[in-house]
Amino acid sequence: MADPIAFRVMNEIGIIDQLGTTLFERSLPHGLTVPQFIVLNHFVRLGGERSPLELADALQVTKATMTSTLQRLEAKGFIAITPDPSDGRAKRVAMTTLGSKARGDAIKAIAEDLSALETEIGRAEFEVALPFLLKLRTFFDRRRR
Amino acid sequence: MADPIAFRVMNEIGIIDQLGTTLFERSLPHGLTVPQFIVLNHFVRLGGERSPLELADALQVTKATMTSTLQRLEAKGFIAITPDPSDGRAKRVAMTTLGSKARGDAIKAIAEDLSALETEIGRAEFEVALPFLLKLRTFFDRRRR
DNA sequence: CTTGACTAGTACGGTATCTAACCATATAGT
DNA sequence: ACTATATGGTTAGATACCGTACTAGTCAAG
Repeated sequence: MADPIAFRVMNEIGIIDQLGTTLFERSLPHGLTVPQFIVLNHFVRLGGERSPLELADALQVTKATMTSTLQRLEAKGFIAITPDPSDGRAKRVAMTTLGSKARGDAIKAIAEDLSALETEIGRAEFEVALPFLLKLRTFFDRRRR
Repeated sequence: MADPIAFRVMNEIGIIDQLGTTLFERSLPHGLTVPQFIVLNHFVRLGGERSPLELADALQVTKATMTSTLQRLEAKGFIAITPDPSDGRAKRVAMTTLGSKARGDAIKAIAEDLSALETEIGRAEFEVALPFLLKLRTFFDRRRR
């Protein structure tokens, strides 16, 4: 008996994530990992400062996971973490100039991979798929508790 | 400047994989993880015996990763690993009766999640998305080297 | 045969991820 | 004000994953 369609889709998504992450990670400079790059990219796109918790929510990982990723980025000098003056529990995270540069390098490095992807699969197919993926993400996000 | 469409798609795929894996793992019985379940499921669907390397290739992970997952499944008594009589380097992996039962329990446990998914998103959408995902997977698989 | 290259599997080090447990600070209810 | 609860963040313990390096067994070229 074949697996149900939803199962097969989830299976493919898992494999694609795995293979894609590995491929991108090989291209990334400065020893950046994909999650680390995504944090830097988030700062470039939205600017300003964020708390670790805000980042965790935006990037859909737990705050514990974010702690770990931020520590590694800070060790590389790509972000600066300071105490939040208005809340003794909280912290503020900002990207450094070095981090901004690293993100720029990373973008250049993965640009070929991404354009190869778009060329081979076809931009239109991505456009069609995206709304479906957003629906899927929303489903899981609601059940995340 | 917005992220390119291929990047956004890969990003969503990563998040969906993350959230979906976590959700399914909460439902799985016997302390099974998703990768462990996938191995058991593979045996049920295709039967017989497999070498660790065959499993690694079929499930798109490295053989080192497969070693680890198989060791955990063996510790739970869900698979049996024996030396390959015709090749001193190789091993044969087979599912045990206990493993088959565990897989059955797991199928029941995640059935609700899967049917909720199909109901909410719509079966047709999955059917449409699957070919796209297979193309994507093929792309990354070819570049895996 | 013997040697050199390849193949199957394992071990290790590192990152990411989760859950659960834990501080420290903040806030609300009485 | 005090106390109970909630919130931001870290730590610890698991599993999964990769890449690299290693062992052991196979096989082909000479």
